[in-house]
Amino acid sequence: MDIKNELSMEKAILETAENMFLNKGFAATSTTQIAKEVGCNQALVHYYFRTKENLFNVIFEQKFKLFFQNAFDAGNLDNLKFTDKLKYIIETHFDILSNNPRLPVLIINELARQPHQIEILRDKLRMIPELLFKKLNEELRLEIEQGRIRDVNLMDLLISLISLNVSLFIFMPIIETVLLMDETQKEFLIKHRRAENVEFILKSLRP
Amino acid sequence: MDIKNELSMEKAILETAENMFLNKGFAATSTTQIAKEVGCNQALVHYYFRTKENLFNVIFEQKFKLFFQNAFDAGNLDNLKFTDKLKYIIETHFDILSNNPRLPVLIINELARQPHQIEILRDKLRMIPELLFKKLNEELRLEIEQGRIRDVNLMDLLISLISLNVSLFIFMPIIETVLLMDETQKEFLIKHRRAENVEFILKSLRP
DNA sequence: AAGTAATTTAATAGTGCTATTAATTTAGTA
DNA sequence: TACTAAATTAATAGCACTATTAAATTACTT
Repeated sequence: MDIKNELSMEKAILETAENMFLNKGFAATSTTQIAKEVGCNQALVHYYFRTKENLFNVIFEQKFKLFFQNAFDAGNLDNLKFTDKLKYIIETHFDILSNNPRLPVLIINELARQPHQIEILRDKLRMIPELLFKKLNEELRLEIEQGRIRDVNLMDLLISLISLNVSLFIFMPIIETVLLMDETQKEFLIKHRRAENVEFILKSLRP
Repeated sequence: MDIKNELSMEKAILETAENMFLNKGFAATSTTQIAKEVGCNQALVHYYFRTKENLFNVIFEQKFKLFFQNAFDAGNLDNLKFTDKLKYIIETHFDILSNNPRLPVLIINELARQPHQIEILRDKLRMIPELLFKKLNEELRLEIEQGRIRDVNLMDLLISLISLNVSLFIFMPIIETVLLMDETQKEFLIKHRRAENVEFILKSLRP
């Protein structure tokens, strides 16, 4: 609490709430618990954020934006050849997930709880990937024409890419328990899968 | 309710509860809501299942067993060559998921809520896949030795397989909203990804 | 048809949660 | 130092939920 008091209460509440929402989801987290964890009065949570719903949305939107902005930022890769660019995208996407391992589950659950949020999200999402998508697709078609890559849809490629990357973090709690892994082994697996996903995808794309 | 009354109340409660737990998770589902949906008194839910926790566990264990028994039953495939066997496993696994599309999210959430359940699960799981794993691994090593498949771990192959299959159903609610898909398009995508996952994996395994 | 067990309901105790209000404390300013 | 705004707390209204109990109803058996 001393540590927390050095920061502003508002931020402390935000951070604690973020952790609790990520770990236990919206329904299983109460403002009472958040306050207890922070070490402040429960009314204070409502003083700053008015409602639990609102507190959640502040966190959700912020995390969500951060996540998608970074995860699908292809950067300045114009000088790279297609497979290297793809490798970069896979690895960057993987690393973002690695820094936000619980976020996918939160997103999945929140969108199940409030389906209309998906539509809001859709509009926000449209801009970012459409540009990347168009450009990547042209390059992919060219690679295919020139026989350097087998015939494949970009959409399918992206679904596979995201699937491979995201699943590891979704299933990590299960994997580490079932296989009785310690921290070192966990880190090793993550590092290993990062490379494996790249290899798996690139090998699959060979003509 | 008339329809429900023809069955036993107990089963009606079980089925309704199953749907609600699958759709909204444990915390966001109440025995009051279940009873309202079934059309019976709320106390009846507790009469048959004593506690909400217990009701959930009954459903969870039943679903879980059913799921894993089927999903990793390689059947009598001894006469098939490795890639055909693999194809069969991918497709069977996919089909089980297709019939239980919401189950993965339920499992992920439940295991986050009660981490010790993973350990219980681990012991139950051990038997089923270990046999399959050993056998498959031998065959895979043989294929690699004989140059028909590139060098790859069975564990990595299985993680990729499960990732590709499961993710589609986890993300389906998002995909269909973002891409504005109707029922027909949804079915098409599922059918398409079923084949695509097989192709993606098999192409990747080429030496 | 009477008696017994199983099923179902009504009522409610007890708990924890969200949100609000008014009072109190703290910090900042003139 | 006195005044004002911001931050924090205490108290509580009001609600929904879980679980239990006792009463009522239905089904079953002899």
